[in-house]
Amino acid sequence: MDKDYRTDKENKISITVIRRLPKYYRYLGDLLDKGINRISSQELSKMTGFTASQIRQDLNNFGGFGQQGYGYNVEELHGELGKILGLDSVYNAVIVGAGNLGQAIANYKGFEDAGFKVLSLFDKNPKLIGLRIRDIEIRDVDTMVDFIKENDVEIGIITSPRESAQELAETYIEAGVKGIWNFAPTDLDLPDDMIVENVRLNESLFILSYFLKEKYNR
Amino acid sequence: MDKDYRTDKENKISITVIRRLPKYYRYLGDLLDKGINRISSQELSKMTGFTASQIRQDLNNFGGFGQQGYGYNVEELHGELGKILGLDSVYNAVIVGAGNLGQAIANYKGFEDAGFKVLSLFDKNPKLIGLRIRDIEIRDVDTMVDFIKENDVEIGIITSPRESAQELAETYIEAGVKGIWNFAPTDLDLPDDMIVENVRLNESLFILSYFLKEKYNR
DNA sequence: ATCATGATGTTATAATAAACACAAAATATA
DNA sequence: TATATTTTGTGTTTATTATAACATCATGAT
Ligand SMILES: NC(=O)c1ccc[n+]([C@@H]2O[C@H](COP(=O)([O-])OP(=O)(O)OC[C@H]3O[C@@H](n4cnc5c(N)ncnc54)[C@H](O)[C@@H]3O)[C@@H](O)[C@H]2O)c1
Ligand SMILES: NC(=O)c1ccc[n+]([C@@H]2O[C@H](COP(=O)([O-])OP(=O)(O)OC[C@H]3O[C@@H](n4cnc5c(N)ncnc54)[C@H](O)[C@@H]3O)[C@@H](O)[C@H]2O)c1
Repeated sequence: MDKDYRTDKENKISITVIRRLPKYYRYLGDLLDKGINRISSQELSKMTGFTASQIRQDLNNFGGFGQQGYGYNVEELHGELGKILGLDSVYNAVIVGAGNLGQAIANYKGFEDAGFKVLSLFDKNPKLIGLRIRDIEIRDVDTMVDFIKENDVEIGIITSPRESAQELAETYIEAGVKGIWNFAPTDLDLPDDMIVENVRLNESLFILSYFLKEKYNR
Repeated sequence: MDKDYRTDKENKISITVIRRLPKYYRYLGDLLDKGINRISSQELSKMTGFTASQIRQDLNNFGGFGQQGYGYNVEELHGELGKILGLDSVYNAVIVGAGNLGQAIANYKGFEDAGFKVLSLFDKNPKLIGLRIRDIEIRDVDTMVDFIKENDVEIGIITSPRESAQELAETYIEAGVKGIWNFAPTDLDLPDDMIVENVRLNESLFILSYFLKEKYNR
């Protein structure tokens, strides 16, 4: 019997593949900017450092975007990857914790350009409430659930201290957020099907430190 | 013949293992705070989500820290992991690009607590030069090389726009920095033996977006 | 002191991911 | 139009990573 039946699980594309996609997307964007509209896996390999074979295999998880003897059309592939990454639609987001990092993210125009619109910041510090970062208002965290429900907010960003992160994540879920982008250095304990992406700045710095120690401090 | 001869390369611990170490370290720190001083790989497994087998295997890359029939001494293991990660010594760092992210990092006390001391920020914008974030001064980027040489700066942090990141990385190397922590969304083209750790905020958000699309937007 | 238990360190096995290799198909060329 | 060249898509092989198994030994109860 042929393997014509696949469960969802078997079908799932591995996270290692998915984490390479944004890099492909970035390089294709660069090529697009340069007006280059044809690229081979071999050339992409030189640019990205991945093997040509791996690039082809990765892309073929999502469909045959290339043409034998020709390569890939940059604009088309860029567009397809954008769709795969969900960058073809606009997401509403909010940030809880309007401190250093929360304000930095709110101030960053790059996310808006990519379709992620920060509608509001939330904080519990009365001194911050009412202030604006660009045109984004900082509101009382007590009004957050209502705001999320009223404004179709899909992404909740956590830039609060570690101690309040779990509670705020649960608040996000209660409010109906679909995904959480967490900057607090803790593992959120949430339903398995909840989409959470963690940013681990401390761990990243520790990795750098590990290699410094390994190289210089033996 | 026994495999008693190993090249450096064979000896090297894989990056997948290394990236788990900070998480172990964090959980052990939490246990320490709670006054728990004994832990088994099984209990660590429950906490971290990694299998007990993997935890034991990971740790044994660096030495036999546990005791059969007992488990691991939390304080000892935490200390050992700290040493492995280079957190037992203090590193001097500087930041180039005193914008949103650069200032946020400079303001963050957590890094100092972990032994990473930000000595200065650098920028090319005259309006920023002379300002202070906490007690950290923003200086003219033209004075950066001298400052690094005079102050034993080992870590260079890049929070400048993408366009200037490559040039600034080269400046860091010229000045003698040992490792670069890069927040600009580009791949730095540097000597192979240079230690670089990238923080890819855009890519992280795109991954979140991917899973949102996969789950809701089929 | 003895012995059952618990938990490590380490080897063996399984699963996953990456690299290789090449037929097939399209392109470019003459 | 015929043909040499290019380059994909994909089956196969190899390498890497994770899990399971287990022999060994310290612990703690009796
Ligand atoms: N800034 C960095 O460079 C950095 C680096 C690594 C990790 N982090 C992590 O990112 C998170 C944010 O860091 P930061 O430097 O922006 O901190 P910050 O202290 O500047 O900001 C935290 C904000 O959260 C608010 N807050 C606290 N509890 C709240 C609650 N229950 N509801 C709503 N708001 C609340 C505070 O009022 C404050 O404004 C922290 O978890 C920190 O550990 C930051
Ligand atoms: N802020 C975010 O949330 C965020 C998210 C994703 C990526 N990033 C990346 O992080 C980097 C910093 O982002 P940001 O929001 O802090 O930007 P920003 O514009 O607030 O700050 C950049 C700073 O770099 C300075 N600068 C520019 N060229 C310089 C040079 N040659 N020498 C010295 N200083 C120079 C500018 O004067 C400015 O102060 C960017 O590469 C950005 O793409 C930021």
